[in-house]
This record gives sequence, structure tokens and C-alpha cells, in this order.
Amino acid sequence: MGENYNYPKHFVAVDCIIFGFDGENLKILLIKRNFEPNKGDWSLMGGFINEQESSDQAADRILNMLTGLENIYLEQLNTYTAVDRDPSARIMSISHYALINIQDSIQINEKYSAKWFDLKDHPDLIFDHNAMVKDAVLRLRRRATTRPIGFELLPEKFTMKDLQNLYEAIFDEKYDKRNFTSKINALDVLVNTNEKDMSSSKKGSFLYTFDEKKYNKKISEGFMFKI
Amino acid sequence: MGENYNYPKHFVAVDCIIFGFDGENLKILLIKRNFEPNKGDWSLMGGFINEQESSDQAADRILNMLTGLENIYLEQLNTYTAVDRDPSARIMSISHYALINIQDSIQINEKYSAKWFDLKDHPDLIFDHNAMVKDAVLRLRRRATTRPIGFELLPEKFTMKDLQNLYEAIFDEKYDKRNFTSKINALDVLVNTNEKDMSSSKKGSFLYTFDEKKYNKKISEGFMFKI
DNA sequence: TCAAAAGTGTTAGTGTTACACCCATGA
DNA sequence: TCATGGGTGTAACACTAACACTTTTGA
Repeated sequence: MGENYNYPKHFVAVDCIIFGFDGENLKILLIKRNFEPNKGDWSLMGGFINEQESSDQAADRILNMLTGLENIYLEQLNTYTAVDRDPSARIMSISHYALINIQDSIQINEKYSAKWFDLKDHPDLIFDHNAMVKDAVLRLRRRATTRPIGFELLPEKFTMKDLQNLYEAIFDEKYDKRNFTSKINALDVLVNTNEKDMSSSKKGSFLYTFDEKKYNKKISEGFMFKI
Repeated sequence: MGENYNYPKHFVAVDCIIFGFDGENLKILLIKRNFEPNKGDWSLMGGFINEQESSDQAADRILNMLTGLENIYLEQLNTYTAVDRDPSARIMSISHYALINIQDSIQINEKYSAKWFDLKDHPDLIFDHNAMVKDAVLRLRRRATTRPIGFELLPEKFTMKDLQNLYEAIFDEKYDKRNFTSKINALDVLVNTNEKDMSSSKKGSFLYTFDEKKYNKKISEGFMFKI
């Protein structure tokens, strides 16, 4: 009976802001549309929500189609509902942001003509996708002050410099090396593997991993981490 | 042509978490459903989104129907899309929270059998509305640490104690009167009217108003206000 | 004159920021 | 031996948290 409600129904899509990190810069993964409308333009990866799936499931499915990855870190952001946001039809879109380790995703499905762009230098996007990206960056920043971040974006082993570069890329600010290090150490979520990455200097720099237990504990406790 | 997309369409509703403050406790406005499904149960105020309106417009319209108020402070929260969240049909819902000055809204539309409840002691709600309320409280708290709050929830003139009560209600914590006062004064958004509210004590306590310019400036600057 | 709430400062401790030199190594 | 990036400590300052007494006035 519910299906007979006399109310309008709407197309509802999800769009994904996919963040990655290459050790230096924050990146986003964009696709070149090979379909109408706006064929040839750059946009976020997205798709319609099916009858029997939630928006999270739809975002999972769509990310999997694009990257082949499972269990990507995903968070729902905002829902964009302006009537004319998409000129081809009235389509609402629920944005999600994803954090992926850029190394993992080498086999991006070629069908979508996807490409990583520097967050600070990406092409103009269709519809309201530029606004979606802006909003997602704000959320990513908020998340980075509320929780330790990096687990999802960095390779398993990383240097302190990598982590600092990540925070600097997220906040688009420079930090003092000593202060950053002691702040992170005070957080107590890293483990020094005692291995060294020799590629960046002659002395080499220690490789760390996240202590997943402590990391998740910090996340669930919910604290304020001001860098 | 867009309307012919071969994709499923969905019912999309908005639900409103309406916060008010009576000087002592945080309240939420709930309605007793006089329609199916779940007639007789308590729920948030909500409604379907029309063809030609955005979710914000829908939330505005629905709040106006209930309270007669215009230009209520509204913010979009999350979109709830679990397939079976509403047993009568697959309906997505975009939650919004509203802050209203409880004095303003005396003429609540009787048609909806609405009632103010203490946030800490409200009846069990239908569907996922309990979760919506919980999420909204978290957002309200976050907002109260990122921006000065109160303008929307307090009457035009209020005492320092009222403001402290509001913060204590939002965070469900007690604060030291001296520290609270100096923190708020340091914020520099209040104006002392030099009038006194004589109802609460023999000595009387000063009534303040917000300096709207400074208040909005603080909001737009975006700062961290840890009480 | 007393009861009840309003108003007001100081201090110790904690956290934050700014800042510069030595270390290890491969070339 | 030198050039390069890695690693480390301290001091001044700012902010936070804890704490108690005096004022006003109506009853």
C-alpha cells in the first residue's frame, strides 16, 4: 500500500569524492564523462541508487566498479537537492567521500577514463560537483581534527615526514617538524617498525605503522586533535 | 529526455528535529501521528519533498505548517536511506535540525498534536527517528563548539545564567560560573542592556542581548569555542 | 537581619608555539 | 669531508581549571 502514496518520486544518485595521497599532495579521482549529458567534461564518479540498496551500498558498488576495491572507507556527506542542479532531469545527489591509499588502486577500470588530479589543481567540474568537492575538503579537515587520520590514506609503512606531508596537504599549511612529531607521539597511535626508508636521504628515516587497536580506540573515544 | 532515464525513482521526505530551550532544559517538538502508519505514536515532524522544491524548501514549508514561523534557522543533517527504515514503503529521509525560540511559537498548529518534550526524557519515536535525534544532538554540540550559539534559541534579552543553562543543557555538563562568564565575555558578542531581570532573585541579574554584527562575524570567521 | 542569587580575580598547571643544532650516511 | 635530510629539547607564553567571598535587596 505504501507504494501507492500519492507523492512524487525522485531520481536519487550518489556522487563520490575520492581522496588519495601520493606522499606529497592530496589528490582526487575524477572521471571524464563518455556519456551524455556533458560528455567529455570532468565529474565525480557517481550513479543512481537502486530499489534495494542504501546510499552507502550504492557508493560502495560504484567505487568498486571504478577501482575494484572492497571495503573502502566511506562517509556520507551532504545531499544536494536544488531542483535544477542537473539540467537533464531533477536528480538529487547524496555525496560521499572516500579515502583510499593511492598505491592500492592501480587497476582503475579503464572504462571510466578516470584520472588522479591534484586537489589544488583540478579541472572545472560539471553541475555542483565543484561545491561538493569544497564541502568534502571541509569535512576532511574537520575529521582530521577530531580523529587521527592517515590509516586510510597512507601505505602500511610510512615515514613521519609522509604523515606530516599529509596533514600539511589536508590543511594547506606548514607545520614545525619538532612540534608535529611530538604532537603525534603524544597521540600514541604509531609504532616504529625500526625499519628505515633509505630512498629519501642518506641517513634514512624510520618507517612507522599505525597501531590499529590504539588508532580505533582514539577514534571511538572522539577527541580533539589540534595540530 | 532526462525524465526517461531508465532508473528507479524514490520517495524522499524530510524530517525535522526541532530544538527549543525553555530557560532550563533543551526541548524537542514532536508530533503524535494521527495518520497511518503508526498512528498514535510519536515522531518527528516531516513530509514528502515536492517536484519543484529543494529539501530546504520542503523543511521550511513543513516547519511553517507546524509553527506558523518563517525564516527558522535550519540546517541539513544526514540522509537516511536504509531500504526498510519505513515499513510502509521505501522512503529516504533527509533530516534537518531547526533552532527556535520557544516563546515565539506559542501558536503551534493544533492539527498536528505537537508537544514539547525534554530532550532527556522524550517518548520512543517511530522508525529511525530516535537515531535522527541522537545525530542531531551531536551536530548541535559540534555547532556550539564551532560558533557562538543561542541567538536562535534564546529570547531577545536573556541573563548570563540563561546562556549558561543553555550550554549546560546542550552538553549535559555543569560549568563554573566564573569561568563561563569570562569565556563568554572574551568572545565579545554580548551587549549588556543595563536592564535587570528581577524575577529570579532579589538582587536581579543583568539582561544581555547578542550583538548581531559581532555574532555573525564570529560565525563567518569560523573559530573554535571550547567551553 | 537573613536568605538567596548575582557578581567578581587569582593562581597553579597544562598545553602551545617558536626556535637551532647535532647525527648518520652515501657520494 | 661534505652535503643532505633526519632527529631531537627547551623556554616563554597563552589558555584552562579550580577555587570562595562580597554584594544586593525583598521578605
